[in-house]
Amino acid sequence: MNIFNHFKDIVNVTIEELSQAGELPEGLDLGAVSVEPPRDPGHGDISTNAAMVLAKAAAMNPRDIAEKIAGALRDVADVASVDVAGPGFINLRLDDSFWQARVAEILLDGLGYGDSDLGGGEAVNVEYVSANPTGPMHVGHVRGAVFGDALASLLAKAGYDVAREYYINDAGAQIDVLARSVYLRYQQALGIDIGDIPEGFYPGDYLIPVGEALAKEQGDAWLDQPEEVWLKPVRLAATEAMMRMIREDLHMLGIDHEVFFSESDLVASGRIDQAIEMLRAKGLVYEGVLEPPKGQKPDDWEPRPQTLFRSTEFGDDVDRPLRKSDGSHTYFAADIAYHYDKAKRGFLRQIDVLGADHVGYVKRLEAAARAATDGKGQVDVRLCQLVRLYRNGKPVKMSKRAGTMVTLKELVEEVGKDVVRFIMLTRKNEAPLDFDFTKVVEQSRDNPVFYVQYAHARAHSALRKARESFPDMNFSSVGLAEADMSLLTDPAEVALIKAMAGWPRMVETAAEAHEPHRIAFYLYDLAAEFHTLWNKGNDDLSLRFIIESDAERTHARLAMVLALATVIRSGLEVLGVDAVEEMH
RNA sequence: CCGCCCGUAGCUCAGUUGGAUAGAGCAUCGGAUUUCUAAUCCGGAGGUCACAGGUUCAAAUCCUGUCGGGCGGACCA
Repeated sequence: MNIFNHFKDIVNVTIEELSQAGELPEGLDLGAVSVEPPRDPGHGDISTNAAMVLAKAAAMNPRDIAEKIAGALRDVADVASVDVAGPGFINLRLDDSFWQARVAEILLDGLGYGDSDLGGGEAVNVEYVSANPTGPMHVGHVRGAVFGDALASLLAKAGYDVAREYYINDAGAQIDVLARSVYLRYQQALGIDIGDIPEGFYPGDYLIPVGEALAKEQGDAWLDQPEEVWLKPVRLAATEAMMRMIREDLHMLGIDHEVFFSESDLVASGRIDQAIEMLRAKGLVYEGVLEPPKGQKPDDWEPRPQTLFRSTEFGDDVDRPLRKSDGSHTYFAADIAYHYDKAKRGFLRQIDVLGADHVGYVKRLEAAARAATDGKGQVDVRLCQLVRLYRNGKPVKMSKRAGTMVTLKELVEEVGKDVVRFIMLTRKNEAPLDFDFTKVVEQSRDNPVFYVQYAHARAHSALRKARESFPDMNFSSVGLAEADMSLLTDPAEVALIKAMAGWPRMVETAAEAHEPHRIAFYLYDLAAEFHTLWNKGNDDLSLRFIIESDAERTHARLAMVLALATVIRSGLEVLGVDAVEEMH
């Protein structure tokens, strides 16, 4: 249960009742009323701005309105006290019993705690990674991959019907380059000395086995044959091999897309032409010549007649070419067809995760999505900034040309999937992120992955110890849910429960904002709350979770501890990080 | 020249879609260890939210402009 939504309903009903009773004007617009946690917990548990946003329409002093609403709220179940503060905030404090009841709720919901019906089962398509199938995944791809995957999980938890999709750019000129590079390796596999890999080819060793496989399969059939003979089949084989490799790489990170959508399929099936015709029918396509870009003019610029899409009608800066001067379609035309296809498959909500170097592409994508769906659909393009790698605080030098890129595989093998995933989500996506190989495996408070994992492990450590001390006690979630939670009265205990009870709201706000990093920060804060409580037991033995002389209290506290572990695990699950029960 | 993103404590960053006295971590200073629970915790100090206007009950948040940094800017993908 999102307790803030719950109390928002109560506040709204209260206001309507006051209207009916003539205490407030009728027909007030409650749209701007928010019910949220106050910034300062000292103000209470729940705060609403209702009086302030209604003051103008009601033609009343906000404090007067607040007093009326507050008076009515005092009679509501679970409300311990109501205060009016500042310019007209209404602050609610809830009974401890309300918070204590959350513990059982969490235990009975299990990992489903925090599930929301915010999305109402609406279909959302999240497209992410979509790296060109020309080589292994490297660090540059990882952030977007993790971000997209976590966002997809987050939206699923928030009640959307999520599809995870990968767009394979297998139709462009770079695939021809890939095929020729593989052909070299094919020749090499048949014993021909190819010398150094020439400029303009992909030099990576990862193509050697692809060439070898082709040699085994085809023998010398393609040797000394013109490109027309082998290019097409080699392209296909090479792309398939690259995609197998990429899927394996992604799998190491816990990422498994449901749909792999091929650009060349789009081309072959004529759907690009169909998409262009669709736009033409709406009067959004014309033949024309673009102005040169303002400011610095490219050296090779010349006026050219092109088939153009009126993306400026949808807020883009200039109209965009759909066909090159030779008549073939542009990458953008394929992308329109792709997003059109997604819409036809029922996805009016689409999310594209791209690298920050694609900023210039965002407006035209949004334009395309709206044009293709008559404004009903929307695409949210999320850009991920660079990741800067460090080791011992020193930058790791990488160069694509020199072949010194750190691959996804190396990254995961060195620090582990969980570390990579968590750290990638410790910054909002559009901010650059530093990733220090040394720091991220450190076992200290500076390292958020460890800090959160440790809280979870500590919780399980307490449970293990408790089982030894009380062998007859039922420590299952159902058994613990029956504990007498009214024994959880210490302020630090109640504070921890409040933090846990904030999880459902966190899911909803993070999902609405499309910002999975908020989950990582929430988990860090929640872990801190738990460590604080844990440590209080050092100073004050009566606050320890396990009290040998008091089975009832122990049972209740362990219920809280398991609830904490459950919320952390639930959060880590959204991030795709495993919760460990023991540190080593 | 144009577009987008960023600018918050010495450093790295949050900031609940416009709320109250702007928060963490690191670093620094001072404390807690006879460890069933210190890989942790408590406290102090640290701020012109880049700058200037505007919008309103209320602005780090929204609008305009300026400065600084990053990214991008036709038949590449």
